[in-house]
Amino acid sequence: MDDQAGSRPEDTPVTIYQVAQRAGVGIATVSRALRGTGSVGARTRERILLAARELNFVPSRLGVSLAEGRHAANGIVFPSLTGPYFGEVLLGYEEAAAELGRSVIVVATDGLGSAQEHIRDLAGRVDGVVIYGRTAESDVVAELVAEHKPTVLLAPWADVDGPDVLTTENTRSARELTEHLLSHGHRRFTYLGGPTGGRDIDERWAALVGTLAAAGVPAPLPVPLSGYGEAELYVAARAVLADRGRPDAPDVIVCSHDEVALAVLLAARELGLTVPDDVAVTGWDDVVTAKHSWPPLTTVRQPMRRMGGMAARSLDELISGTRTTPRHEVLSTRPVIRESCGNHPQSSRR
Amino acid sequence: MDDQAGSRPEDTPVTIYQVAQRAGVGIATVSRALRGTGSVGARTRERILLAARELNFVPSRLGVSLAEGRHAANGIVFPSLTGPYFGEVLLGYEEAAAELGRSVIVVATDGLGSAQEHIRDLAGRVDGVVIYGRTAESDVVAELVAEHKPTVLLAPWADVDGPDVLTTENTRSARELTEHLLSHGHRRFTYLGGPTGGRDIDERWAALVGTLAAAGVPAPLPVPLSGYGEAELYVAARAVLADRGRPDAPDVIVCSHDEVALAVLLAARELGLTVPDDVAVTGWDDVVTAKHSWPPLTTVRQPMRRMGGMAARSLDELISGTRTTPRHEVLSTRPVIRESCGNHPQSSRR
DNA sequence: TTGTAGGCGTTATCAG
DNA sequence: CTGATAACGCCTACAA
Repeated sequence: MDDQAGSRPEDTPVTIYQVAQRAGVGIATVSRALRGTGSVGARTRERILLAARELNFVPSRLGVSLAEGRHAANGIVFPSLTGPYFGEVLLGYEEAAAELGRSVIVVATDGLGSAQEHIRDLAGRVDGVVIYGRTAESDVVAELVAEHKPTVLLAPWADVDGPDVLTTENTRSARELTEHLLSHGHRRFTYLGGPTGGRDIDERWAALVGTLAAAGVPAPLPVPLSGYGEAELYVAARAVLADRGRPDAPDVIVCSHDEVALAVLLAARELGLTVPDDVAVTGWDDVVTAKHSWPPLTTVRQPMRRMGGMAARSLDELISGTRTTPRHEVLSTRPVIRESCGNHPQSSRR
Repeated sequence: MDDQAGSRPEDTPVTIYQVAQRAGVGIATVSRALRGTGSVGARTRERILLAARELNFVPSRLGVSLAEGRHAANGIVFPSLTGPYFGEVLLGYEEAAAELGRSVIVVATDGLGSAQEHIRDLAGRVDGVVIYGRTAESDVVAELVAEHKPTVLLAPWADVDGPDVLTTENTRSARELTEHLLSHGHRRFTYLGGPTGGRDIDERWAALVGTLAAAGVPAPLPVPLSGYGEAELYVAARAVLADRGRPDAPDVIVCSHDEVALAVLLAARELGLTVPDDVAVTGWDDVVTAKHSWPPLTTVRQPMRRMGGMAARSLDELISGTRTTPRHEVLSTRPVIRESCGNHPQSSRR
């Protein structure tokens, strides 16, 4: 039922030569007929199409790519794939890439011993690469630039000139968030998850510090994390929540990411603390869980999906040569006020 | 600083020929020296290594693949990438694939017009494919089998013979979950999200029906979903929660997935209903959010990450020829009792 | 130990 | 309109 007349016991993939032979023409004509380039006689075309169908011919991607000199594939590099964050970005990327007719190769440098090597390998398989954060070392990025491999950085800055850079806004939203927290009457701030977790996080930290200083409020207490694993988060969360009796115990714990904040929420529950009455908590990202947590988490929304899509389109411009000058774009973010930051009278927002 | 002596203004990628010429040898020797196959004189080798380094030579993947007859890449097909579920599976897959020295190409058939076409294209780029659920039509799977492309199905069954099949256990866990719900005294069951949402979901439905029948409890009320979008879930959740006054209003809403259950939890909160006192709720999957929701969600844990890893390893066996007979594996699952299913006296589990 | 030459599967150029 | 044929970049018998 698959091959109509005369099963083809051969096992090797059908090549253009077999089609050509069967149709009684040269391979060039087959190529032209099949891809619609150049003109082919009507009768000839039909013979070829028929032969191709009968043989179930599928052009080898390797051959095509080699001849065309392009892969028709995009790469993307993440530090990890855990949590909902990266999935969203990847989704947006995938979607846009598919639209543009390109496949997506994913690398998560996570547990990889030789992350940089993997990135180099990736570069050899694709027409362009998107790199999240600081997953690729500067040398590697420099190499990519040197060999004119289109590159987009999803990070707040680049130490190499050449790649596109896509960032999300930190300072302004952090200030707005801080002001909101001040309006709740909070005065003793703890920042859990930084500084020194990277440029993004430090920008938020700086904005927090600045806004508090401007308001004449004591400086926040920085509490860097030892890691982002579940265990580390748990320990850190318990730690910041300890000693509630002390007079300098924080009113509010501002967290570098939602996942940190969620860990704090969980720990608070275990310790019998009420959020936001005993202590307020905020996150950053607005991952799906933020809406479902108890209490619902006040955070800052990042347009992750959109970011992935933009990255794909940016990269496409670079690859197709539509644009040759690097671009630096900042995506806006905005605070999402829910319940973990303090009590809002009769708030009825979703 | 990049190229030490004599910058190379050429723009085209360095080929093995250039290295050979520079080292004053033939390309075959370069190939042997660089990949460590066959023996090469010590001095010669050094000259070659030097030349390669100076030229910054990186073998073209296309060339290598074409010559070797393999891609060193694996594919994976998901219906979507939204939510935490697929991300976890992908993570496990990625990890294992990287370990095995293979790249991963991802396809999400989601918004794709020509999903099957994309899957075919994918197949041409990789040595083997993993397919989640029913994303690939039977014909396409049959094609893959026909052309001997190693294939692993992440689904409860296959209508085509040949591929490996990796499943997770449904019936037993569904029965255990149901029995637990019965032990809470629940008698009026609603099943939200099925049946007819696919084999997995229907298996759970069947187990629910069977267990209730065996206990002499009225049959559950099936409430299929019109879709998995946020909007559809919201509407459905409100609907099942309406009419709390009616005598046949459900004691417990058993949901096909966590995401459905979480929507119900949200809706209940909006309606001022208390879970589990007014109505109990359960999910399936144990996504990360389940632990953070309010109340924490009783569900069934699926080993998503492990599933991805197993798929990668299974596929590798098929590709490498270590194993030639198809394999059918069922991963076990287990209920995770938290608080949304009913009140547990002094339960202090995490 | 080393080099030559054929092959992998297409595309595209250039004469017929 | 069509058919040889030269790339494309590498690997690997085979010969020297």
